[in-house]
Amino acid sequence: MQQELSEKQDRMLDFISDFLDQHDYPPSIRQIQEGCGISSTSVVDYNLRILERKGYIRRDREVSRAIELLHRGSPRRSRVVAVPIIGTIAAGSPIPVPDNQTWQNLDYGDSIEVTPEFVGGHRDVYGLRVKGRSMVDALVNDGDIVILEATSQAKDGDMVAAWLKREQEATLKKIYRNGPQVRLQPANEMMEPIQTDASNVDVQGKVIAAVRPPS
Amino acid sequence: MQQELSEKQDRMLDFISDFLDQHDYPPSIRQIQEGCGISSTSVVDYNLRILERKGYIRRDREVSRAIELLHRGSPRRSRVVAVPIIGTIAAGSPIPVPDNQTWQNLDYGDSIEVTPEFVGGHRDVYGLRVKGRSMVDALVNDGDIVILEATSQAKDGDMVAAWLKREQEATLKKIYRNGPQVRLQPANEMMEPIQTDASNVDVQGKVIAAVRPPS
DNA sequence: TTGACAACCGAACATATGGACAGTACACTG
DNA sequence: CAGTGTACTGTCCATATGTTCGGTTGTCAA
Repeated sequence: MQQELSEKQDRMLDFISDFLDQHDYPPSIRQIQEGCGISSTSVVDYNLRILERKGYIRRDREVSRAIELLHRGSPRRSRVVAVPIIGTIAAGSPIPVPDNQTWQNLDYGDSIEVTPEFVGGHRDVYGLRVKGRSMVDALVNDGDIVILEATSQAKDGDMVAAWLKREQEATLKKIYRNGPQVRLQPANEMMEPIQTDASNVDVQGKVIAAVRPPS
Repeated sequence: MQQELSEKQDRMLDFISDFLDQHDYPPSIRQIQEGCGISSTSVVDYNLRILERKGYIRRDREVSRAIELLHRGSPRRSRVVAVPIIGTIAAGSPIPVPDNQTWQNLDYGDSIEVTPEFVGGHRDVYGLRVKGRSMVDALVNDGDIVILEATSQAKDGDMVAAWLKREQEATLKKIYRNGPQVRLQPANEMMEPIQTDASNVDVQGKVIAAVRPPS
């Protein structure tokens, strides 16, 4: 199959793509006609058939505006979830904890969009900016964003964001329970694990992903 | 504004949302009618007006299927980029390197969708599954996915995927250059840094993000 | 030159689709 | 009880929109 597209077909594809960005529904044939400076709807239909044959779009016949953009290179549209970035995690300051209030306002704040695969089925997912390098290592560094699932249920070995009440300290560590004791194991094994009692530890969330914003 | 929605309105919102997932265009009024078991199109119109008044949707009058879903909690639609997962990174096996061939076939393989913020302006972004735990630590563990930008240009301190030719070893480390020498610094400082000459190191990519698929 | 063919034009056609209208049912109020 | 408002029903209509069809233009090869 020749991948070649005429200039007109390319323009149509671009127009549909742009239209889909601006509205949330596909354009009608006549809108494509106008938008691409084409003289007749039948020409639009003609080229749309070609685009369909070549696998660039899918059309539901008999249905208005039923043009679906297929691969189009690699970017395409699908559902995304806006994960609110509700604050900063730093060694000296408490970890912001999301509450009902937070989920209300998430439209206005900072957020990072991820695909549903990231959050799985989980509800309460939020992001934190990492401040300073005292706390974590490897992929998590100053300026990175970690994505957490808000839960106090963590399995042994999970990486969690924990707040140490007595020490007034936030940290990202792997958690292991020893009866009434909790061991917080740094990924960086040069640092000593923290042994403390369960009542001193508030697990604020489980780490799902870490993102280094492109520089 | 009262946020209350009748059961029917809630069902309609759900239906529109689901429809938008399955197709790439909004449903017609009659499809909403059928899908929600409503007896008349005018009832759909009636409730659609209410939903519009309450700010849940936007409609372009006189235009077919011109229903736009507004906030709807947090999920909404936007552009995503499919990052192909082109293989596995493990201590003993070479790091798969993307070539032109790879970018061609990326539709068929495994992929993970991320938002454009992830990849920045960069072109050659790909994912690798992490196999084994010998290589990396902290957020990167067996089963995780790292997202890389394909480049051999790395700044000091960048975390890179490197292939050590002599050792036949793949590794994720921070890179520092010392004239002709290269130091590969594990995030896990208990492990010794690797000192080797630049000619022995193939930098395959720079780490942008790490994802722990939800369990 | 002729025929085949892709691309295009303009108009007419068929129907998919949104919206209006005249009623009905029911709950609530004075 | 009359009066009011919300939610709904079924039907009809105007138009938004996809599709078809006869004809034109330009290119290329036999």
